[in-house]
Amino acid sequence: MTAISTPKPPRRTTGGRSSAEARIVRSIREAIADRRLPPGTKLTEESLAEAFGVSRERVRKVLLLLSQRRVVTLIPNRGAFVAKPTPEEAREVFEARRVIERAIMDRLEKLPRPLPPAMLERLHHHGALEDDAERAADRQAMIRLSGQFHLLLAEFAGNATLAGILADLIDRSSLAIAAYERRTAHTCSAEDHRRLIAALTGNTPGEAAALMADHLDAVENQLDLDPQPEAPVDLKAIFAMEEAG
Amino acid sequence: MTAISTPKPPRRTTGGRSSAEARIVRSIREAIADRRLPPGTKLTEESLAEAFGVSRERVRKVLLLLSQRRVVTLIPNRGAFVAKPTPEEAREVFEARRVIERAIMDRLEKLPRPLPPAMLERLHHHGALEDDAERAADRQAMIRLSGQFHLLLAEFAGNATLAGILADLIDRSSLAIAAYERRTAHTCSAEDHRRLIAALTGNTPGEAAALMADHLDAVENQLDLDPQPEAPVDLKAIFAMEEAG
DNA sequence: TGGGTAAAAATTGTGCACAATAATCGGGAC
DNA sequence: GTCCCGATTATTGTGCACAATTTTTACCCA
Repeated sequence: MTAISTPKPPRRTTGGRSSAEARIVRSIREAIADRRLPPGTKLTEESLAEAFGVSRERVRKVLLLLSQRRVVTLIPNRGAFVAKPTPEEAREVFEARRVIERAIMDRLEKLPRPLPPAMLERLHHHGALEDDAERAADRQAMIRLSGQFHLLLAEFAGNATLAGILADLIDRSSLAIAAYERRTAHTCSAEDHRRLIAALTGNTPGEAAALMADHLDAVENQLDLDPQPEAPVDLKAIFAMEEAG
Repeated sequence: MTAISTPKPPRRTTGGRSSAEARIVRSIREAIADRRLPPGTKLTEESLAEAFGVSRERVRKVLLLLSQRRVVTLIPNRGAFVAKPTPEEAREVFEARRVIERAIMDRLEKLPRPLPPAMLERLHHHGALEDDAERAADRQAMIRLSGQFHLLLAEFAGNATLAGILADLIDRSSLAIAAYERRTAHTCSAEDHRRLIAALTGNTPGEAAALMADHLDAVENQLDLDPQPEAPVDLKAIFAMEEAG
């Protein structure tokens, strides 16, 4: 008899994952968030295995996990690549973020004032870190801190499920930004975050939520999500004038 | 040199997954959604491998994927179990659904009226199916159709990312319902869905969104999410009166 | 020189065997 | 009879070898 049975319910231990894979997943996610791994980068199993000092099987598992988060694209028999969201997907991701972060801000604004000291302390500490990074013009740190700021707010909102969903969306935002960021100078989000912190610590209903909406719009508007050329360009046409000239 | 390089960008083919695993994942998800697999059920690799006629490796991969969707719990060296959300997680899932489906309803209400015929047709067709299932008292079909209804609306809203997130949340809702549903008779959601369809096809701003909010509240309120006993009961105390009697 | 084909190399995919761990069974002591 | 402990069985985890596929290289011919 091979039927699926239920001999005993699982004891609810830590839902934790073994540390080895988790470490690698985190490491790659951070590298992607920091844009050290740009979209389209080939992730060869063997290379990763050596880089992390683990077996190839381990790496395969990690890549499968990352592909579920849409942060890595798995192409059968071709391998794993850092995902490059389409413009449409990028728009969807930002819309999803607006939806979820709007809800997070609503929850935060409903918290009794003043906010708990621990929360205030962490907010201001984070603000200080962002200021430091801005002064030092440490672009990498600023990117990393920017993502962490949004996750911090999600954590304060007290819904781990929403926070988890947002974490994935933030990673994908990073990829979208890396793929479609305009070359032009872009307003740094540190200022937006400062205003958000001020609005949250104060008590002006609706302001924080509005600021967050504007902030996300601003980030998305810094991208060039117009229909890419993508289609093979007609080289002949492009160089025709040179020949003719 | 083992550095990670980018020899060629991946040609954007179908992001599709091989069919074998996808089929099994779908099959198990459906079984869970239909409550044929109740929370806590042990999913032995060997049994599943035989059931689906594939190798155990294939099954392991599938279980890993399902665990990422929080629909299966993987306990190291103990195996895979159909997930049983905690009451807190259940609440979080429903809150996340409220957030996302609220956004979906907002989008749907912004669509120009009348709605496209194809959309209307599918809505009414689905309504008919739910009616049939209700008349036939086919509980399994009703459960399945109920989930599909919400996914249908998500699809109409035109954001595949949000729809994908919602799909996962619906699966987890199913698990929450299976785990915490009250024994008492519960109002069937078919009526709620009928009203939703009516509100969507009509043009009464805000009504559909409000109905959806009420609907999700109603479903969650049918659950008993109070602090479970869970802690080992004191059997001695429980049976003391019998002994004394 | 350029294109096309075939061999070679590199990379991914998969089954298998065995190790590691946990669950079960059975026996002995009290 | 029951509790505890060791042996047996069952189940999961992992490395390895090889198959399948793709990519690169080499070569020939027009």
